[in-house]
Amino acid sequence: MDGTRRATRENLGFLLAKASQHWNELLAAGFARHGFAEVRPSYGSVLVPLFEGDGLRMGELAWRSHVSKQTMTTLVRLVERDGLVARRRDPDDGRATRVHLTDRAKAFRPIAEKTLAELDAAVRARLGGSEARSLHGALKELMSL
Amino acid sequence: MDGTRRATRENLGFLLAKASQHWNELLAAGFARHGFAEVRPSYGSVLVPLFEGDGLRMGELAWRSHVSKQTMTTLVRLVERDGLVARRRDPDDGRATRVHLTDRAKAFRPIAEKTLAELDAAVRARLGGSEARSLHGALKELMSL
DNA sequence: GTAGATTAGTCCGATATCGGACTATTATCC
DNA sequence: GGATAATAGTCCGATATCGGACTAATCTAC
Repeated sequence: MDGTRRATRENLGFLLAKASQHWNELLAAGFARHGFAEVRPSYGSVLVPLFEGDGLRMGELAWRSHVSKQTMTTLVRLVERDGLVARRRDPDDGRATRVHLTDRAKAFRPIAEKTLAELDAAVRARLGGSEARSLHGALKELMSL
Repeated sequence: MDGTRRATRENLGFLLAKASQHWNELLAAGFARHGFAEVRPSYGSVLVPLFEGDGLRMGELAWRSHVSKQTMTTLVRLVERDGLVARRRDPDDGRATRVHLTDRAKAFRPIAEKTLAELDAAVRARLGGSEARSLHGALKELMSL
């Protein structure tokens, strides 16, 4: 029967994975087009919280972006390698590290917002505002399964 | 403004990534509950095509599952390690490798279908059939951006 | 004020995925 | 039938992510 085949071959899991991949490719291409080819989509987990408050700690960044501390360690290393942040030891707590934006990252901020807005506009152009909102809602519902 | 904040912090990309992650966790938990804890969600890329035609080649598997040949090489190694497939050299083409299901994999097939059906049912119970179909459609639309 | 608990961050190893470069084999074409 | 092209698969290194175990520093309670 077709039902079973569709359940395995056009699986919701498959669609979610591919859509996520595709989104990230579009985002990276957008950043590159605007002169920030070194910025990977995942860097958002570091940069976005810092745009709202520079100098946060590793653990705080991980918590705000809903990733593990291990992931944040790896990620900050890459973002630092690419010159967008710098780490400094916290003077008040010898265990902690504070992460600071560089000028390059500050220059990137409007580009990030613009690229995101462009992508959102493209999605709305394709799906329509109502279906786009309903997609949003459906994804959040899935998370509570 | 709130619009910008939502665009960056409750990003569609973020939701897609997290929903995909969550789906895979649910799937792995389901397999484990039914006695196949060793089966990872990604193994579907190997097993599903083989359920429809055992003994396919690496490249054919990669093509059918829309992953790269490199990914398939890695994946088949893991699936073989876990005892679900065996590789044999193709007698008609010395470059090619054919992948065959083991008895354990054949025993897993109905479990896979059952678990997938359970998950689909849970999604429909949460979203309703119409919103579930529209989610499906919206994700496919995204892929053509 | 020191012993024990907690916290911050990293190291290690695993899964999952890709692009580029490579090797081995087969096919093609004069 | 031998040079060249194409194909099958793997190796290497990269990104992205996690859990468990570890180290170093701080806090807590006596």
